[in-house]
Amino acid sequence: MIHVEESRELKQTGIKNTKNKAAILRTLKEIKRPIGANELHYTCSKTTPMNLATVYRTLQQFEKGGLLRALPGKEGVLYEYSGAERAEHPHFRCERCGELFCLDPLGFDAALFFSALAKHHRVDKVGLLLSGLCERCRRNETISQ
Amino acid sequence: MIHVEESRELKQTGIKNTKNKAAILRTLKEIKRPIGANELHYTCSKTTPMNLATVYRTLQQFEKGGLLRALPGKEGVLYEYSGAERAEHPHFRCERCGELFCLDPLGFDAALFFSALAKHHRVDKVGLLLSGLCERCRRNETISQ
DNA sequence: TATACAAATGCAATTAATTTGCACTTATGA
DNA sequence: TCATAAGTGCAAATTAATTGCATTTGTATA
Repeated sequence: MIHVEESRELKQTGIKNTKNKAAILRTLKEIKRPIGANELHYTCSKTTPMNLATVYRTLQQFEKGGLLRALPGKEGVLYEYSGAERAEHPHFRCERCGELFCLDPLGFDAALFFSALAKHHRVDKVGLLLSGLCERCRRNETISQ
Repeated sequence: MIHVEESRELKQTGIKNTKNKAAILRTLKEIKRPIGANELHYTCSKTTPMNLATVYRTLQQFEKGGLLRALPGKEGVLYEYSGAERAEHPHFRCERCGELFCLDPLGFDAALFFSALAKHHRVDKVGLLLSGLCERCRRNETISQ
């Protein structure tokens, strides 16, 4: 499998273009949700066998280069693609089924709100994780009662 | 050292009242910021020597009992007291000095805002971590330029 | 196209955080 | 006071993540 688009993106970021890195980047982009290092390794390796250490090293490099964001959570760190196309956005975790949803990016009003909240600190980044019952689990719960 | 107040709180929560647990609870309450398991163990053990495994087991129990909240972050999990007196609140992390600040609890307007953000999911909890440059580091940066 | 060199990789070993098994101790309620 | 369930210390086990090192690969340049 050839990853033309990913190769270009790597070069632009100043990261050496290798089969492994292109595969990791491609997987991160295809899977449209945050994913853990293990699952990422498992998924990539189906088409491009590689070592787990390589995955970790690449994730670090990608994060430094701004290609991905790391989201620490109770079940470990999840990674999501953050290239030009995908703006930073909040997430929603369902306490019932465990699924993690990406929400719409925050707007300017939110930025103002958070800046006020932080008083005299300067806010550069917003990490927002809502949790509760997702739409599907909510429906199931209503039915089963 | 006797922890009368903490003993009462433990009993109310249905947790067996022991010297170790009272000391852990007291430390969590005295330190007015989220703290890691290691630092907690170190601090508690000054007055009440105990095993690190005990600290971890107690933290789990406290969290289940609602006495504390666990905050996963890039540098590991931090724990903060969450008894009746202390409402859930957002935090601010300074990227420069690493300090973690507790911010004021969110109001009703924020609740509405987040509910709308989550579309049809039902929001029960809000995890909000702002980051940037804290007030002090901001001043230092201005001076040194 | 050949080549030199820095970066990437696999593999094994290491580190650090957290959990667990087990024997012994302690708190609590009858 | 006694019985018993829960708590504790200690050591070992687990797990996620990192690192050292020998080898391979990508890329810029001759």
